[in-house]
Amino acid sequence: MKRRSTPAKKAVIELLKSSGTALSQEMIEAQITEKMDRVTIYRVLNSFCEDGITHRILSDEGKYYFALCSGCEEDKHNHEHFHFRCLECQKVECLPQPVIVNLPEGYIQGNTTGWVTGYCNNCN
Amino acid sequence: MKRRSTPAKKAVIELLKSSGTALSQEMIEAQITEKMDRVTIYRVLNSFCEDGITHRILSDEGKYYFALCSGCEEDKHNHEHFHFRCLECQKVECLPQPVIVNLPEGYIQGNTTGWVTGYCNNCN
DNA sequence: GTATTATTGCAATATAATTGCATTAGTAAA
DNA sequence: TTTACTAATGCAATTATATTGCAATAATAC
Ligand SMILES: [Mn+2]
Ligand SMILES: [Mn+2]
Ligand SMILES: [Zn+2]
Ligand SMILES: [Zn+2]
Repeated sequence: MKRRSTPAKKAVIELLKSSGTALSQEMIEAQITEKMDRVTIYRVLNSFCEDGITHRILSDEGKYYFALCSGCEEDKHNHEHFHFRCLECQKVECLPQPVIVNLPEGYIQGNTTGWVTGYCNNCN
Repeated sequence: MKRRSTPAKKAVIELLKSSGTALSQEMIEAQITEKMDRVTIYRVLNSFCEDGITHRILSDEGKYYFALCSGCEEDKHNHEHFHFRCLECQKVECLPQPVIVNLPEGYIQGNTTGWVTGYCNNCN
């Protein structure tokens, strides 16, 4: 027995699915109806990341956002796309565009991350 | 009288110049000879950012790095380039390549940031 | 139903950075 | 040179996010 199905996990997954955006612990705590501790939210989210169900990105304001993986295969993940954060409604979302960069001669590339802030179509 | 010239400021600027890389408070504290408080380093660095002498970027490990501005004009700054962090020697540097991204229809673009980790030419 | 152990809640801790406040020390004016 | 003004500093305390320890709870296999 590895992972167990719990009300907390179901509620968090549902919220992520219905929002269609990336959410921080803070946002989840504010929006979720299921009663659960702050720490439980973090632990649930981190377990999802370990299981490859979500990915986690640190925003330029210093908070982690969690988004459902899409287009990731079991053992071949790809989260190297840009993330957008709306300065008005605070919405964070994964953008389809991959982050591509060219390193100087002799460098070996590991991971890449990219952020864009601005105003979404609703807040524009 | 606005800003004053102090030993702390001179020492930090010198270190940034001689290193040629972006440095965190922690790195500066470890390398600087001038005796100064941790908080002073943060305050000096933040004042440099306010004055447009340096720019500050939050890395994917959650620490701020400070780099001298180059190619910035008095009132026209541009720090939207990729930043590289070496997983071996911890060096962080500004890359010349600008971060370019296309937002969906109706979105307004604000700032962009980009990070790449990997191994530098020395650690490769 | 029972045993096993993953999950949870709550308090405590970790990590990075900022703030409050009294003291020190640049700088411009006298 | 001396004085007045206030920017800069040191140290302690605080803020902001996230993680860890541990006892209690509850999901799941048998
Ligand atoms: Mn994924
Ligand atoms: Mn600049
Ligand atoms: Zn918006
Ligand atoms: Zn290196």
